[in-house]
Amino acid sequence: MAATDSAFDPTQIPEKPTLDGIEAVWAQRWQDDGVYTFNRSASRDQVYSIDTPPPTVSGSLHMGHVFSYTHTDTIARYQRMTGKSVFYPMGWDDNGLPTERRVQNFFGVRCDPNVAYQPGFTPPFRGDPPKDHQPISISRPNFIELCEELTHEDEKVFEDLFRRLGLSVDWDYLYTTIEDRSRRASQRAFLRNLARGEAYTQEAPTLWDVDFKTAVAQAELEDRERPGAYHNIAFARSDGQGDVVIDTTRPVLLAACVALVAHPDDDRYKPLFGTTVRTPLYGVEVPVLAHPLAQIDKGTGIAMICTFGDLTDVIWWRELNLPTRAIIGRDGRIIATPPNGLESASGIAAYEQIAGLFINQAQTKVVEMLRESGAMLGEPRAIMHPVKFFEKGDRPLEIVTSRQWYIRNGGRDTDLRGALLNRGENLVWHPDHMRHRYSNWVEGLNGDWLISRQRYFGVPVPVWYPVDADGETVHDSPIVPTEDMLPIDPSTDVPPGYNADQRNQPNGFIGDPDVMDTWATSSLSPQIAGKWEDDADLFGRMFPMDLRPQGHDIIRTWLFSTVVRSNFEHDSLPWKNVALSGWILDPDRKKMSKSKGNVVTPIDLFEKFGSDAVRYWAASARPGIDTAFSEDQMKVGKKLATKLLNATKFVLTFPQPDVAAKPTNPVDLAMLARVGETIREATVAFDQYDYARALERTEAMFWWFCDDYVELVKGRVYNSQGPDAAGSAISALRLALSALQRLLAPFMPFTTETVWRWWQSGSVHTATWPNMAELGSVGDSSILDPIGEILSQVRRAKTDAKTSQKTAVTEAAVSASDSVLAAFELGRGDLSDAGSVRSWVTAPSAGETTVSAVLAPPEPAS
RNA sequence: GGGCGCUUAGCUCAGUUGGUUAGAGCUCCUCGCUUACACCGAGGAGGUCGGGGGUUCGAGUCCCUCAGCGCCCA
Repeated sequence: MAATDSAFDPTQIPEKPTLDGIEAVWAQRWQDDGVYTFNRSASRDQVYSIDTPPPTVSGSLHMGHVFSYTHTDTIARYQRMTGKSVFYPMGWDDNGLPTERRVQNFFGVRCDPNVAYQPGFTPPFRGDPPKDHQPISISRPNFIELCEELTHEDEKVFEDLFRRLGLSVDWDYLYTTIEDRSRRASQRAFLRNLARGEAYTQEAPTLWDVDFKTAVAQAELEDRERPGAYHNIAFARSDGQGDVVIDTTRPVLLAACVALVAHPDDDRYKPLFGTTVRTPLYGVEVPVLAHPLAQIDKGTGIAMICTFGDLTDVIWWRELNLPTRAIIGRDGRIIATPPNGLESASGIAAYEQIAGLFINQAQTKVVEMLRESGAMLGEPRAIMHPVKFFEKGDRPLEIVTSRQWYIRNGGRDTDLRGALLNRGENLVWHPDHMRHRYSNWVEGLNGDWLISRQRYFGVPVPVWYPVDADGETVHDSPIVPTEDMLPIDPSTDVPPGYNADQRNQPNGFIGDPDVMDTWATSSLSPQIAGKWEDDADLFGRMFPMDLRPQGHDIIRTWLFSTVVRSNFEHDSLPWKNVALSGWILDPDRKKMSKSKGNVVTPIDLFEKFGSDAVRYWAASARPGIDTAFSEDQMKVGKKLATKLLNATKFVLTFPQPDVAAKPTNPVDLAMLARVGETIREATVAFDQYDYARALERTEAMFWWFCDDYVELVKGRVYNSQGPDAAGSAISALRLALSALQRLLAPFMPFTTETVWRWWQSGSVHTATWPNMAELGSVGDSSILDPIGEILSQVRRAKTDAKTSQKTAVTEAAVSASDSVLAAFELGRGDLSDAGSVRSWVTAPSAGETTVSAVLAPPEPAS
């Protein structure tokens, strides 16, 4: 064993057992002994594999992590004890925006794919660049190197915390999402999608974040209620027969108007269909059209179609074959030059008023001009309405036209959608009702998965494009690397058949500037963790995986995208089971959040209560249920751990009398029957992924064992009824204790390991999960309740008399049914000991069991 | 607007196919230092199971409906 803990001898039962400091001791010992090492010679049916969620390393670990990772760990430990070789890797997600920001701020650098790679680059700062520092542009490979340097420190902290929590991870299979192997897997999967036609590039209107200056995917959207206002705006009919009044919340887009639209059944506007009107201010002639998506009861019932105000505009634009008049640029400003079709001198003059302004400045200006022109009727009417935001963004999304990469996900293809829905049906969901979230999402998809991002840090889209003789990029025929070249960075690597000096030259090549969405990489976590093509033998032993544990908030992203990738690449589900964990709530039932300053750090709680107590709190929560943070529950957990320590110490005080000694006393056999029942219940619960139920059943059994059974037989093990009677109890106690320690091992790995090593060899965590057969033949547990009831009544008599429980009873009269009296006779000796009863009188009775006890006078104080 | 979940003791929650007087822990009260444990033990108090209706010999459990809370999606 490690030399670090000479004061700690696990084979000796201390005089005063303690839980202090056991986490560090056992974490080290487990690592040294390889207790959680995955046995990669095991065949697939002997393996239990877990697709662990890789936490984002740019943040810090909080109680939500402790909560959900504990749930998974209890399952992993159970499976290991049933004899499975458990593949339980850990990953760090250092891909994506949060890491990008941290690297920028820490080193004072900025990623720029146009910059050449600099070997041995030294960043200007390592922490706290001055406020006025202008970031230095560096290449993407350099940026990735800095990322790996920065996250390494955080990863150590994360690993220490997870070890201290007692996660039975095999750390030899650690991965990060930005490392070479992950980038290789991500690019390989993409190229295969491309080769099979599952990935494609397209120029199309796309939701765009003007701050991040990137396209975002449907899965990253959220609606937020925002104040807005309806404006009534009059369009003059081209035939001079008056005005058409529309309602809009975005008059700023008037210059982008390409048509008006009303519902085909709307009698008010039927006569106008096919005619034209002129936009106010700009004087552009636009048609009045019919489309069923126009809402009769919204505003005036007729709307302007702009390119593009919202997703409905995109549908109208596509289905009605309308021209494009984009006015919003990727920087969130009005484009400098007026759109096509805006040609009149007065229109151009009006446009110049807003060109270059930010959107909300332009909106103010347009409203002002409309007022002056008289085209705006009445005052704006304030409303609250849902507006689409990037989930990490601060300003409403705009829609701009850009070239992007997509992976098919059923959003535009009924057959594929059906296949993916079917995959969801075939997954086993824990809890089951979470499956609806999946089908809801897939059924609501309205487009393919946009995977390209106009960011600089991440896994690059691994393609180049030819540049033709005129210097134009040929997007239709991307140049792809061979798989043995991966990972590549098209901003620094040169495609096959070209020279470096042909970059960005006519008849040369150009690298795709974009990176892939972080989900495009994390959707491959089973392939990355299992080393896929890099170690096909390993991959074959763990895929498809047994379990994906994750939060229910990322069903639409991580879960769904993983199913999509696996469906294409392996024509299978990526896992058999998915377990969704709930949220941690404040004691006042609000979701815990940093901003409210109510986050408790895990390490403080580990120190205060011990890791096992914190795990107990986590494991007490039903799968998938949002749970209040509760230090009270941790106190209970600590109490349980302490009890296990002391109960074990007590039982081991009495050596096994004889190797062949077996329980013979009916009370002992009845207790073992209960233990057997608990083993059965806990096993069934674990097989159903209900760790909380397994804990609850085990815990109830353990407290009954301590408070009732041990108290009942304590006199007998002290030899009050002779060595044979004592031997029965002692062997029963040891059988039960062995089973109970193992039943608790998934929940309290540190405490159970401590007490197990006092008397057993090897780790409890590689011991065999208890089974009924090991208990031998057991008795009839129905005698226990009557015996317990009689003891309880004796105790109550003493409590009522406000006297010590050790007060002797000179005579106890039991009046009960024949069956209760029969049970009483079996437990009579033990009851005499436990209740200090000197003599018993029994009387058959048809009614309830009653015991009347005559107490001896209290002993005079000596 | 559609979907899903929740509502049981002061608090946090169990209650699996409908089956006697609805359970646990915490909290509270009373008592007890009894040689495994005072980081303990014994005992007690506390509930019209969200409202209403129905099925049934029997409903916390099944059905309908209403209300409140929460989440997902549009």
